[in-house]
Amino acid sequence: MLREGVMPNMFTYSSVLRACDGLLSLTQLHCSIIKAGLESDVFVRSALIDIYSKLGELQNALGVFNEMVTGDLVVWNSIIGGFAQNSDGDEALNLYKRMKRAGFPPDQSTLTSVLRACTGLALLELGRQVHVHVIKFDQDLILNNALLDMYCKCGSLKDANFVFTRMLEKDVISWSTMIAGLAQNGFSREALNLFQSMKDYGAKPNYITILGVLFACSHAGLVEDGWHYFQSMKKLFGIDPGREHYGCIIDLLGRAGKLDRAIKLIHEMGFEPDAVTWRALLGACRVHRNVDLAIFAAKQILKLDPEDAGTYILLSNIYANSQRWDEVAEVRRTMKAKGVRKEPGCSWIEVNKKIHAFILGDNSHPQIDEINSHLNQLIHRLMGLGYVPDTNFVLQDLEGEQSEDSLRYHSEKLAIVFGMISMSRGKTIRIRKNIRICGDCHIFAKLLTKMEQRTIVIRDPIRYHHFQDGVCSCGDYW
DNA sequence: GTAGGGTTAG
Repeated sequence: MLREGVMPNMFTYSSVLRACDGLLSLTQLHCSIIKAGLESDVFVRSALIDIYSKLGELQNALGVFNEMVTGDLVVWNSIIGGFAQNSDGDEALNLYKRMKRAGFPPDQSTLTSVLRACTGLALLELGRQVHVHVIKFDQDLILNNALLDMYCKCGSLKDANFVFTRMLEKDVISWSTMIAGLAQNGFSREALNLFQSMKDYGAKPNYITILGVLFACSHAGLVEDGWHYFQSMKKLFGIDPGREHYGCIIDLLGRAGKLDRAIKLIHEMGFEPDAVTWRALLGACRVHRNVDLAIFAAKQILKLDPEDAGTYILLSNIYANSQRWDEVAEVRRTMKAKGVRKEPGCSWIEVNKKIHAFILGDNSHPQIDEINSHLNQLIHRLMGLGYVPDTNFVLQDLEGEQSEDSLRYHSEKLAIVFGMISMSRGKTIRIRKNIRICGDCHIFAKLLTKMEQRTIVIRDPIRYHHFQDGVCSCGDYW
């Protein structure tokens, strides 16, 4: 077109922007757009924002957005969607507020992105408020799917079920979301029952559906069922097992203590194992106390992901426990050289529409004294009932947090106690964490739900823990 | 008559 001397217009650019596969071609196009004086066209702007976001270039996307000469609903939706999809829920929600102040009423696309932001931040109460707006757009499939996922990932399966049963139209994403949601929250049986309903209904599972099914089997210790689905997924559903399916099966075998079979499978799977594969094996080592294999798995992880602070700490704890001080020093040197530092544990809890953050070692919460004194009383009472702080960290990634005294102030304990002080007994205490829950906080939460007749839900970066009446939905494996 | 935004795993 350019060679033949035909001038592109806004129609051309908004179409061709979608085809950008790298920053270089996008930058060139963006320059031509500016030269042609077309950068203020709303179609071109939304296309630019969208493609910058899809390439992960949020600052560039925001740059285009902030040249607020012209704008419409789609331009707002592009930038909000961009942040929501790049796991920056906070910024997505800020922009959503700005959009409302600017007088644009949200539509289905806006609400879908806002729900995704709530999902990432585990903001159940805000998600519920968005749900009220969703009702205005009756039966939008994508929006309902986002709503479903929000409730699952915020740990409210009751609400998720409510939405799911009322959806007139369900696609493979609706079914997959619900199956994975049940499984992740520890309701494996229900997940597998739903998978059966899906097949009865005549819906065709895809790659992701099967992942949810295998995840459910592994978490419920259903080794035979899981192995069966894995073996026959190609024949039954026409889906070749991918690396992630192997990851679930390694988790399944490892959980059942079949570490030899898990290793054999890693060698046979026909994919290069990635960090996720080795982490599955490492998780099994932790539960089944296999130190030598854990060292091996940790080293493999660090080869593939040299920035993984948690794994360095775990490795160093293992060496320290066997008095291998040279190796402890070596791990520490490597971390220092690479500038790797473990981020401090942080827990968030939403109370009365406000989000409270608790960070290990940070005493800035206005009610911190009340929380600490309440926590000490609770620990004292729990010890009377047989609670012993779990200070065995050999196969965990705790750093400088190992003494009984500092365990006491782990962020999730503070958040739990704050929830108990500020919410009535019938309300579920819901917490999101940035790092995995430690063994001691896990026992603490279990015993507390028994002693105090409370329900606690903690979402860590990978798993969900529903504590009730002294037991956890994860079955003590995480 | 031609064009832009949203959902599932990891």
